[in-house]
Amino acid sequence: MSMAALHETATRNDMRRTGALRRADLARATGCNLETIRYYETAGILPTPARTDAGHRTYDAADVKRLRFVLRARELGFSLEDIRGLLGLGDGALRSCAEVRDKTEVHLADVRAKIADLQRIEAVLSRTAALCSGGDLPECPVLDSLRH
Amino acid sequence: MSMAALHETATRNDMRRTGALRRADLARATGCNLETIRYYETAGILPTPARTDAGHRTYDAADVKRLRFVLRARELGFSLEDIRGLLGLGDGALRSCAEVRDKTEVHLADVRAKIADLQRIEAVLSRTAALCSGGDLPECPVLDSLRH
DNA sequence: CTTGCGCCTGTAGTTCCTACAGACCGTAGG
DNA sequence: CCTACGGTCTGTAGGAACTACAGGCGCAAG
Repeated sequence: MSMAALHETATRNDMRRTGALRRADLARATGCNLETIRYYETAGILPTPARTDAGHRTYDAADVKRLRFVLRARELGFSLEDIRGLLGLGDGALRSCAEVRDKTEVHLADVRAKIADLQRIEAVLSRTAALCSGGDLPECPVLDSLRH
Repeated sequence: MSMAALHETATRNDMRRTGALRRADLARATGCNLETIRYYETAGILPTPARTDAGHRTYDAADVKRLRFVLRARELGFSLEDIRGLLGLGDGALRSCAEVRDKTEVHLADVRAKIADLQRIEAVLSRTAALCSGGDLPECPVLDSLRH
């Protein structure tokens, strides 16, 4: 981190010249909520960004990729804890390729279990939907089956 | 609801005689956390239960089924709002079979989208896991691809 | 030079739980 | 009959993962 300080004089100029992104740019590029970016920084999901002289955070294309990955993983039900593990950001970071593969395989098992659950639900929903007459009456096989 | 009051004299006796379940019984039967049951009651997910003279909540087999359904739906990422909709508990409850079918089909689309997302992630995870050498070195194709 | 936009910080609110504290109750043991 | 203890009750606080807002600063254009 202190090594990065060598580059900080480069951020003194207006960042638009250097192609750096502001927080709002990163938000737009990823579809992430503006505030969530700051939250992810405090949560250790995104690295502490370089700042302009004015104290504004600056990001680059690598941050865009990383954040996209995070958002996708979140949508699919991974916790921030999980994601920290996957990104190897924690202080007790991953060391060997074998460790990473093991972690990945645990997640893989989670994902497959979720897919299986969803497919069961899909079957139930489509079956019950198919039973519906589509009539205007309050009688309905779906409700009946849920309520009893 | 006031109709149910006709039956309340029946709950005056010890519920064990009537086969009714206590809150802890319902929790055990469904795997639900004890406190969550009370939370679901205030959240309008579970109906207001009958009480014994001592004020203890009583449940039956229908409550077990309903709660199991709720828990399964939660695991699969449906919000309580969604579930309220599916159960038709809201004050502006579902009226016709056609409405129910429409709601069901919206959920079905959600489920299918989630399955598709998970399958994409599954592919990514299994592909990257397969690239791992399993060696003890900190070099790893998974981390490399995530970090850049 | 002043208006306004974007960024900064800290903090409060939302959803969905989960856990605790303090009181009450009712059954089993002595 | 009385006590002990396990289970229930209520209200409330805490946690995860955001999301939104308020008050302030700074830059850049009109």
